Amino acid sequence: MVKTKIRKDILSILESLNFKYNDKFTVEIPNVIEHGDFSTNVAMLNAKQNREKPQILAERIVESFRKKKDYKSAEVAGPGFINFKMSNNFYHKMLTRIIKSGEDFGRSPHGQGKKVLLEFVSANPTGPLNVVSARAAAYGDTLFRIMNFVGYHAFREFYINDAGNQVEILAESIELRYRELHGERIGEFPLEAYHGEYVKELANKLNLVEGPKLFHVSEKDRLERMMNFALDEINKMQMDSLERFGVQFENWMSEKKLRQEGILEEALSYLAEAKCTYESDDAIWFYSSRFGDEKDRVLIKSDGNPTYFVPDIAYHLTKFQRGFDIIIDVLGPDHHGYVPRLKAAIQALGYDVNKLEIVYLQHINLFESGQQVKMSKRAGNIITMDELIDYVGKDAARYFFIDRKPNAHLNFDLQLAKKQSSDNPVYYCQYAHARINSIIKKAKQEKITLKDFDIRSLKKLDKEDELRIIKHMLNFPAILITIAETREPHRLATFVLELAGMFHKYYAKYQVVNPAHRELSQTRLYLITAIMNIIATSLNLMGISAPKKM
RNA sequence: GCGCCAGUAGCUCAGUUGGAUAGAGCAACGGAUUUCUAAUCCGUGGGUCAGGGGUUCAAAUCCCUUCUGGCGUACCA
Repeated sequence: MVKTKIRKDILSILESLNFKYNDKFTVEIPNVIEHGDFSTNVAMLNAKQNREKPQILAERIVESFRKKKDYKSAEVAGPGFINFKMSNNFYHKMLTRIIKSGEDFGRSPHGQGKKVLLEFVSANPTGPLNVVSARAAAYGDTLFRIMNFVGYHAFREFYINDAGNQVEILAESIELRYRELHGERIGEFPLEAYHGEYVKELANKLNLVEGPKLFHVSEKDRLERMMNFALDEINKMQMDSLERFGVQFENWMSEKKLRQEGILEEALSYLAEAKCTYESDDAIWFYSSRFGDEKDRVLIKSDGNPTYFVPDIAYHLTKFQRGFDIIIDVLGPDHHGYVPRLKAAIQALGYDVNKLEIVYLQHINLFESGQQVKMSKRAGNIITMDELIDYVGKDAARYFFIDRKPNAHLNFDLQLAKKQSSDNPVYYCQYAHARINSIIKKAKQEKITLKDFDIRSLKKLDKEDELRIIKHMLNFPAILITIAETREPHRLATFVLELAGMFHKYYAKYQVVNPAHRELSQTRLYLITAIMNIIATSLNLMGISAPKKM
């Protein structure tokens, strides 16, 4: 926000001085306070083409800046940096903008309404959601919220793999449990079948509806009935878990439906038309190696069935047909081997592969008291998303999943997430919000409000601590844009934690409400109201509640 | 073997896409409550940014290479 202003000012000065320049220079916030509020390397990058030393060039630019009103100072430093300090008045002016925007501060049209498809979670419909899905849910949903906040038009989609091998195994697993219920001895439960308790519960539930009726229909009908029942129930179960986590989807895309609507055939025929398929060893292959994949891939197996790859191509075909500008797939790390062939298929279909972006979320390790919680599907001790929410709460879970950048492994400390103290960053942020509310309440009791506030009083906000907080808040809009562009919502967690920290320190050092100094009280109230709004907005964007009382 | 991701303080992680002297929190130690919420604050110590080379005014950041860890490399999904 401020950076763009400074940038504009620099450009207009370069024009008026008749300098040759390119606009590749940057405006930065130096990490040493002595270097001012902002700095630019413009003189260093453009010295050569003006045949001047960077310092000289910088000096000329600085002269023009000294006449400008929003700047307290402009100085040449080191090898040719220009360091700026903005005037207090300027910061006060910006603060009034934050207050005026309220919880809309940071909202922007930056994304220009570009249509974005965010596909995430897309867990197999064969059991309850686990913690990996929880990470994907928190990540995808937060990115969704932020992208929409900065002007994109984003959609959330969940792809249900409700066809193929695994759902057949699911049906068979149900059947075994169903038989068991009716007193049959099923012997050892097959290794590849689904072992979880939920399978028994589903069989039980089905039995309540159908009783022994299913023994009297054909095996095909029975399995189909069981499959549909299980898919329905599990889908509902997953939806409920996501709902509890504050995550909804605009669309649930079913693989079965894609198959019924003939999209698989459509995709295959396009590939054939493009002469990108061939037959060999009784199978039909895709020339993916022509598009950068390391080898060709089978589309139709020699037994006549499509590989899992085909519905995936078909699904992505629909993504492109629906006209999205940006298509984001959020995947687990075990999928990166298959992305080259998917991208190959998109190219073969004649679409712009650059519109497809893959975000890989790395694995999660759960820790309890310093010990890693071992999970294995075989042993059936997978921690589900519901258990996690029950254990640490929605807010903490979401925060911890968002807190780390997507392509890094995540160590989740269960004990810390549960802890209600300053060690726990979630509470630290929420507490700052609650504290401010409490101060506002106190102020009201003392008849101090912002109703009759005169912004000329803002000149009383002259403490370095106060100006630093305003500076930090002014970064907020740019950070949201960076998040949307880099697809890295963890930056918001870092930002809000810092802001909360600044507030807690401020609180300890200065008294906000003091009836003896009405004007000063109002002024500080004004400042912390801005802080509160931004914390609230940040927490909302992360799907975390912003309590008024704790 | 090949490919992808990661390696920053004892631990968990940031680092504004190449900027000036690399930052937080936790853990350790010492302090603060007649005060708007102590779920808070103040202070102290802690680094060969995995190693080496290169690119340039400038590298934790970009390129090459070695090492370590995770994952992938099916006519499975």
